[in-house]
Amino acid sequence: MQTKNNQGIPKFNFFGELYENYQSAIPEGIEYSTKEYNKNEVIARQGDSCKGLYILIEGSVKTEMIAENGGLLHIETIYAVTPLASAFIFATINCFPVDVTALEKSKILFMAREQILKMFQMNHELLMRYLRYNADKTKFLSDKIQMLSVKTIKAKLAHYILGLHMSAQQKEGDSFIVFMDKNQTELAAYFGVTRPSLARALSEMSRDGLISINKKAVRIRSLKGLMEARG
Amino acid sequence: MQTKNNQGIPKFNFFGELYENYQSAIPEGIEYSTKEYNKNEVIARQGDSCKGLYILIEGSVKTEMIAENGGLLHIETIYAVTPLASAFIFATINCFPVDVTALEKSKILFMAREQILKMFQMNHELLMRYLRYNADKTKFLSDKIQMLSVKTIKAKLAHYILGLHMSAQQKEGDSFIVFMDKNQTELAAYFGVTRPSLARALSEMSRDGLISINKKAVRIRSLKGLMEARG
DNA sequence: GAAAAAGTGTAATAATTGTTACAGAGATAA
DNA sequence: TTATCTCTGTAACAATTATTACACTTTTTC
Repeated sequence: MQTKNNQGIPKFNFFGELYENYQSAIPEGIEYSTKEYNKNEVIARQGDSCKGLYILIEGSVKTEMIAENGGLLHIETIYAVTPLASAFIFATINCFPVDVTALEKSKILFMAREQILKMFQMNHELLMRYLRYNADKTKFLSDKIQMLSVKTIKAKLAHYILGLHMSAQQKEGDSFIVFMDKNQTELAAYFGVTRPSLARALSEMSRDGLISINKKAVRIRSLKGLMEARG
Repeated sequence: MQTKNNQGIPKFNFFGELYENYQSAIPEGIEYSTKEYNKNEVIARQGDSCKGLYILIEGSVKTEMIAENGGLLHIETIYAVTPLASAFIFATINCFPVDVTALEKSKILFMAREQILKMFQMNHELLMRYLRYNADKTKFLSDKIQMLSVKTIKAKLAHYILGLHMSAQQKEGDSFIVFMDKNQTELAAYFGVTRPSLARALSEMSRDGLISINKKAVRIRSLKGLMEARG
């Protein structure tokens, strides 16, 4: 998530807008603080109340929480620059769901909830961006749940392929071609299944005349069959 | 979700605050419109752009989308009063994910995105409530993903029981007792598994000395074993 | 181009879960 | 209390997926 500018200096991504640094991203009159943590130092403990926005601006941390990128339960590494637990700032029960520990010398920016609200009042563009940022994340989580809720691998594949078919397809003869945006290994991880199981499901759907596969190109041989395979 | 007041007239739940009706909930100077739909009339089609807030204020609708209550993929019925697709108003790609159809004579309140922003500027308390509402929903979805991401039923159970153990437990002799907040049928639905499979997992964990079960009371016989069973 | 790394196809076996069915326990209502 | 309904425990069998292993292809790197 670390974006670099021409000079190789990390830019600061503040809810979708890039700035040279965090100082220039934050409007005049808004109070915030930064704090440095050494390696293995605990930044937040599970259950600690989360009274504002925490942004990791330097270094990397280890965490078990749902990451900003929608990553799952297992222990996870988050690199600068990324907000931590931004979803929980305004929640009714706003505490860190797990421990957060510095993996190296790291720097955290903190802004209290009242200051965030003040900032939103001063800068409506920023409020818009925050709303969009959170909305996009909710959508990401919803999509993930849809995917995880579908039981069988073939049904997941049918959903996924039909989803691609909706957004963009290419006619060839009497059938359609769609292009997968992930390779099999990535797709297996996205589905939460093992790679061999995914490969087997693909080859069986191919054998059963639903699709044909050529690298990342999938030819839909039976739209009807795919729709039935959704479950 | 239909809340009634003393007179039995539905109250209007506007992002967590109750009002006698929708008119009194919306500040002066904010434009909105309402529209009635007859039974089986299509309210929104999959892919329709979602340019604002839609609130179902009377009647019921059928939908396949991720419902506001976090419900899953399958076709779903939503009753008044509930916002529709409120997560998507401010998303980058803001269109209805599926079809929405009236199940009976229903009434929808519509407010354009600009009016919502104007309303947030006029009433910061309302903005706070909206932020909290969305944050809570994100947390709900995150929790759901955690649950769905855990692979085996026993691991789900271990997570669930240890979660209960964290929030409230009761010492009895040399072991702990926690109380499940759902019965087996509900728990099976929450986990997305079948009820007999859940019962089998419970009885095997009981047989293996991890827990003992007496109705909704679970005695933790091996905290270590449970932690290992999390996966 | 050669070597290394990453990705793919496939198979046998084990583990897990779903399906279906039935009996009994417990709660609820008439 | 009796009838009814919901919840629970259990079992046999089917279906699905994980695990592990290996050969092969494609891409990347030097």
